[in-house]
Amino acid sequence: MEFNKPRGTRDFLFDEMRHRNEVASSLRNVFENYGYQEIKTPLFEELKLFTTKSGEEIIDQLYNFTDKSNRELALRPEITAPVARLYLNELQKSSSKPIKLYYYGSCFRYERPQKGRFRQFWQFGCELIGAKSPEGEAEVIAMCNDSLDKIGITGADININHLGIIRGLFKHFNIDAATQREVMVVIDKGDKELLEESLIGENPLIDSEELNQVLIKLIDLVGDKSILKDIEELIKEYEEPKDSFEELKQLVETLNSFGVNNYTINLGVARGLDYYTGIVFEVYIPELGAQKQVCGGGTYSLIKVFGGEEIESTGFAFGFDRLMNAIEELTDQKELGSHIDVYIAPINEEVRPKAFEIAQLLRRNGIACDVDLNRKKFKKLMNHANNLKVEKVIIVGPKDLEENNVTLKDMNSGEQDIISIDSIVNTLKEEE
RNA sequence: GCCGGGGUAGGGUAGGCGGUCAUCCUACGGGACUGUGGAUCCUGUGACUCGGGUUCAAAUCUCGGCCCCGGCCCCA
Repeated sequence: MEFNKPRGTRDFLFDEMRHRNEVASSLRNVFENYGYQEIKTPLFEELKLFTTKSGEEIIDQLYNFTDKSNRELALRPEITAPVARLYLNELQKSSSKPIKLYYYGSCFRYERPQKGRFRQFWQFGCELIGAKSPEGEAEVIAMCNDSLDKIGITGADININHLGIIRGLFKHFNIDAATQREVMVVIDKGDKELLEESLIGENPLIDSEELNQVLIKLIDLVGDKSILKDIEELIKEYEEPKDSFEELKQLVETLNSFGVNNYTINLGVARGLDYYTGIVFEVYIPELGAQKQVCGGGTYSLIKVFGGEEIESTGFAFGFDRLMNAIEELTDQKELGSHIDVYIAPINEEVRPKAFEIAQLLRRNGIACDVDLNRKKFKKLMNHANNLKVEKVIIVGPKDLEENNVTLKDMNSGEQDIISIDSIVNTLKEEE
């Protein structure tokens, strides 16, 4: 009988896990450097947590099930909603604001797998709860930027938008909610021709010629902070978008103070969801093709959606697997050395107990080592050590042992020294 | 959900107009070689994705499932 892993899942072997752990650890360093603390939430939650956030339709893309007590549950498809729940359950009344937390864990979506998209995938993200925009937003974006830097990704595009600007325009022109959503969906696709077709083609979604023209010009404005004045010019006639525009302007100024300059202002970033209230941002890595988005986030009022007190939250999440793809695509992977420092090879049966003693001596002193567990012939042990790419081998043989010595062999140069057992630890540590 | 390309030992492959024992490389085990690895030689284990159909005969042709790869839709 043969077993296969479920569709859309992966096994990770030694080297890949080492790479992934290395990247995760870099991200942890950056996040903790910004004062964030790690949390963990359950892999499954009540189904309604996710349907409340995103609507009943997402059940199609959830792994949901009924447990033996008839509870409606679902594997988490993302971690923002669980974090909001955790905040309401545990932190709302007890923690002084702002709260900075981060998470790293896997999520599950029932979707068609393809490049950079799996049914089990990992998200590494953060939430800043209860900080005043735009400084909170600026710091979050700065941390995102530093994270990419730290893991060696250059050339990523950070795209920033403030949804309030377009929403303000909608309000000014009295556009109903359904139409707004339709237009946002088209905007989110980032297809300029499609947008023009939808707005000024045969059957315009919006019946205001004036708004259509403004929208098309706005979406076309993509660039650095110099485009702010063009945006201002376009919307100067209207009262409703002004506050949001001011916030965007302040964000840009604050980003400057945080030392972040390599971003793009792009009013085409929509992120669809109704609960986003302020800025939104996405990070793209063009080399990744169809699944180029590696990060998404923004400011939202999800907690209010869940029945908590109104509070400003800003967060983002990296698609961890896509980051790994990007690293593979954009950087030279450095060769991984052996996973152990030393291999201990006993020459015959009699000295094997001594080899175990030496192994434990090294391990207790923080030196990672392996020792023969298979009673193999000495020659095979050397072969094995070579396959492990280990740099040093300690040869334990009766002749040396008479003087309480062992032979330390350097596998790269082939040189070997006879050293006393008492000096092994120090000798190995010096050579680190 | 839709479109295209695929699936042969652990990994990588040849074969593919149906017809000897299914090829080679690598990895793995043992040996040549009883205190010294990477080389060489010998040797062993190990595969046609699954199911139905056509046929005297299917890895090969055909239909369907499963899975993988790329794209569309979607993407909280």
